[in-house]
Amino acid sequence: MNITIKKIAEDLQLAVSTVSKALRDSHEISAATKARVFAYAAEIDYMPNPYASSLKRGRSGNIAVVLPEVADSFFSAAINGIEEVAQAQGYHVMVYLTHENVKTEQAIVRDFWNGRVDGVLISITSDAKDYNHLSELATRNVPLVFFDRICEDLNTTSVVTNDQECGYNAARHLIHRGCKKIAFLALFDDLSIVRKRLNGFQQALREYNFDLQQNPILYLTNDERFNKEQIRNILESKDRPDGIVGSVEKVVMQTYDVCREIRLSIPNDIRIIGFSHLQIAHLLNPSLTTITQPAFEMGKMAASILIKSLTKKSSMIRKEQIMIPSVLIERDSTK
Amino acid sequence: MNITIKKIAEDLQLAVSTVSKALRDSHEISAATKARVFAYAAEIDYMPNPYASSLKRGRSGNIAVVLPEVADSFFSAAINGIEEVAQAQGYHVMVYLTHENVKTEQAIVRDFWNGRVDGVLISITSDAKDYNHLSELATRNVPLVFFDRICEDLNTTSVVTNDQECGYNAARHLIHRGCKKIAFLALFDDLSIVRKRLNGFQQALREYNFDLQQNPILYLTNDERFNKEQIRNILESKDRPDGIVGSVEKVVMQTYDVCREIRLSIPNDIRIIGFSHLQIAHLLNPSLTTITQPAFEMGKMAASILIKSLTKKSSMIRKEQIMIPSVLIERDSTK
DNA sequence: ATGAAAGCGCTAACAT
DNA sequence: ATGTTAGCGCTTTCAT
Repeated sequence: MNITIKKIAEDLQLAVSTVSKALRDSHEISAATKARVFAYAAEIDYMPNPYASSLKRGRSGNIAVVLPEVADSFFSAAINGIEEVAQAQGYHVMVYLTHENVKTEQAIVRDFWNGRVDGVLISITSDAKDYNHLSELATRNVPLVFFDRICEDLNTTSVVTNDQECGYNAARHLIHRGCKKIAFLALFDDLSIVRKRLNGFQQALREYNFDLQQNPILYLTNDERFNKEQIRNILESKDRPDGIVGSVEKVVMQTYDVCREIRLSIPNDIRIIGFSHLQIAHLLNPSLTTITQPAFEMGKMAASILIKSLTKKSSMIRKEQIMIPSVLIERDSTK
Repeated sequence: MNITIKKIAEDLQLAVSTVSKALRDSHEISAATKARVFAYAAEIDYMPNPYASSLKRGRSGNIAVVLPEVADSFFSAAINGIEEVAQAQGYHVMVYLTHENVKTEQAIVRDFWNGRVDGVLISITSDAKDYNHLSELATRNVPLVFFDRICEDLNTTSVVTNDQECGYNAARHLIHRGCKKIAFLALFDDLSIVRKRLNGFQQALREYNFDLQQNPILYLTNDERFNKEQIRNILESKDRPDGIVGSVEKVVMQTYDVCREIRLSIPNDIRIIGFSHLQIAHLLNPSLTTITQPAFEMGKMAASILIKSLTKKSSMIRKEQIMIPSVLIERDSTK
């Protein structure tokens, strides 16, 4: 026979409800009985069946983390922060990767509509027009917290960094270093996070009287070959830029690769600054000037907010943006 | 009223069992009825309650991945592979981090004793003496597959790379490059994976008539400060080594840091080769010679084996080691 | 302080 | 081909 509450009840000559309450340390149960139950449960290695409990109580103790990818130091660090908070609070973390595919994201999120997880943390794939898979979560009482790649149209909390300001700072940093023509490497054309970084970038250009038309924006994708071709084209053009702002880690690394291939010297021929969480940015050749995002903290914050909402009766989360600032760290790539 | 099978049954004037069977596409149900059920279920966005199903069927559709950390390119890539297979097969991935803490690992794994997950993939924290938390899984019919950091005493499948051979190749590579004194940077003293790499390393030393006593082994930990101090001590000693084999990624990065701090030139003063899965090893300064592990493939393989076993009646897995070879990629750090 | 009983939503053995 | 029924293991009223 399986080790269930029922077995404990029989062996101890108690009712199942008594055992159940004792195990949850209910005040209705006498200290003596609790002690007997705990001792016996430990002795026979009783472990509650999580599915029976979830079914009955209507909550699973699981939270979902939906990410575009995991081969990015930002997302790895975010998982780390999320897992730390979850583990401390007794929650379980289910990880899903969308690989920047909206259809995949929709299928994954749809699966949360029916209580498979108590809440969802997401960094969206792309600001598609159709957020139904996400907005439906609220309808079904599954709270949602965005982090980093957020969707501003939904009424929930987002944990972000100061993207616009950092885009501004990145451009200004390059301008101060003497750059006359700066390219912005975007990822897709519809991520709010990238748009904000771009806005800040362009704001700085305007302030310094740069002609926006002369400072190209490259819309890159998830396809490394395509991206490198685009980057190469622009870097081999006659009037190539002398500065680059990379809006996400992977496009920065791709730029480094292209510079090697076509023998452009960083920072002599071209200066590069990138949004990244890479711990070894200082070990690159040349060391990379970064906008270093508080990935771990953002993960922790997002998970804390989500889990806090789960312990309340009404788990709905108010619309709010929590901002944790990034820091610009100057290194040799913009010297 | 919630959207359940019961509601569908009532609305369609059918029995719940008929609906249940129809939804699972049972051959017992007529095509016409199936069509009605499917159509109506889609119309009202019916989603099965996973907990009711899990409770009844005794399986959850979840697999656990237990890792020492996620800020390591090997483990990130492994998660990627695992998630890909899981998603394709309709399984859900729960991620747990032990942070190299055995107690944490035990607590996490104990929680799997009662069916929270259908199977477990693990890269163990440390070869502690006590494997009870793991061996008990088999007793309780929760299959387990090790990958990378395995435990050889248990009767199950492990997915590994050719660690011993790579340790050998790493040492030989340095010897061929002219190194006379080579230090091995171990992680802990009880990881089979590290022991094997060390064995291969020492085998090469013996073959080339090196005195093992003269080629130090550093047992490093999870504590970055401690590690750097150890590395620094040895690199500042009178008869410092002229070659380093780093057994895991983080100790290699720590060695790079120390070399900068004390202004040792790589590869002129010291050559470095490391086990790693870092995608940007070629962008480091200097580019890092690596034993590049097939992390993604190992994750995929481990997940495939686990999930395959879950679809059989007897889910026990036979003792076996699957070996996927790593490749040594020469770069400037050993030039 | 303890017990009896209903039921969460689904599945599957067993009718019909 | 469809229906009836008995649980899976737990929580939670509602007695006692």
